[in-house]
Amino acid sequence: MKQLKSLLEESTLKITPQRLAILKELGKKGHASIEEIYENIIEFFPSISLATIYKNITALKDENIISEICIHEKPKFEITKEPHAHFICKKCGKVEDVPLSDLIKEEIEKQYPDSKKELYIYGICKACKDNE
Amino acid sequence: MKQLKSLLEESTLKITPQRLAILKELGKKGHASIEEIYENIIEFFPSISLATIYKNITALKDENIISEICIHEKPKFEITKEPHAHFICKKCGKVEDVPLSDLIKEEIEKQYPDSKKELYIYGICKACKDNE
DNA sequence: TTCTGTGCAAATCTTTTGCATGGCA
DNA sequence: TGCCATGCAAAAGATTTGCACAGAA
Repeated sequence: MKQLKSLLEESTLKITPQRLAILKELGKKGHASIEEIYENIIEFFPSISLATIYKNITALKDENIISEICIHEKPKFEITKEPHAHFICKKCGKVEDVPLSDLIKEEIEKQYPDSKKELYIYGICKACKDNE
Repeated sequence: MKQLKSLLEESTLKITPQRLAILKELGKKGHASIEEIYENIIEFFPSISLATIYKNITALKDENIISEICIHEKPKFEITKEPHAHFICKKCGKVEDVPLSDLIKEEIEKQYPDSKKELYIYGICKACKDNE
């Protein structure tokens, strides 16, 4: 919680309860869509507006405090951290962070030097595979 | 053009000028969003409706004739082909197909066996880098 | 006190749906 | 001819904007 506050302190954005609530939600869930953020926050913060969530998501992205990740359904957001890959289950939509092997990192760095990369691996997660 | 027709023939979908136009557009552009498809088609097919594009994109996806690819802006679509990665320029939005090295394929197969994967590499393309 | 952030309501944009008509097989 | 596909208009959903007020620094 204290770290979340410092994310804002290091930016040009002011610290507000709404922003802390959004960051807290993302910290807890790992990845969440606008809708998920809103629905979870409104329970303990009933006066918050959807427009505020949208505005702040944009502001936090611009400051690189959060990142947008890309799944086939809704865009989701996460607190910006070390580059890593995402595994996204095509059935249940669950998102997991994937530690990339050094091999892959090198290989891709070789093909696309000097540029940031993001990797997404779409598949069926264990839980969904077992249910088939 | 003849191949596009056969894509439909092999499916349960009927052959219509609208569907052929959509496939032709995707074949020509490689990747295009709903909006791009609509704007390009309407020039030589003024009576086509946006709703028809939406309905057909859904139908073509369901038949696996086209695939949705995932970029941070709008979803784009392409004619389904061999598994490959996409390089997406974060500045200009250009999408390029990336032939994955066997090394990477093996590596990822090892980590996530028996599941389909899609890889996206976000970076800055050469043209944009030169303009910096 | 100043200026940014919030919340409401309205506007805008995107996507979906229902239905009558048209057109492929 | 029988159905599926189309196109229109309306509905539904998602996102953005303007503005007055509230609250952080």
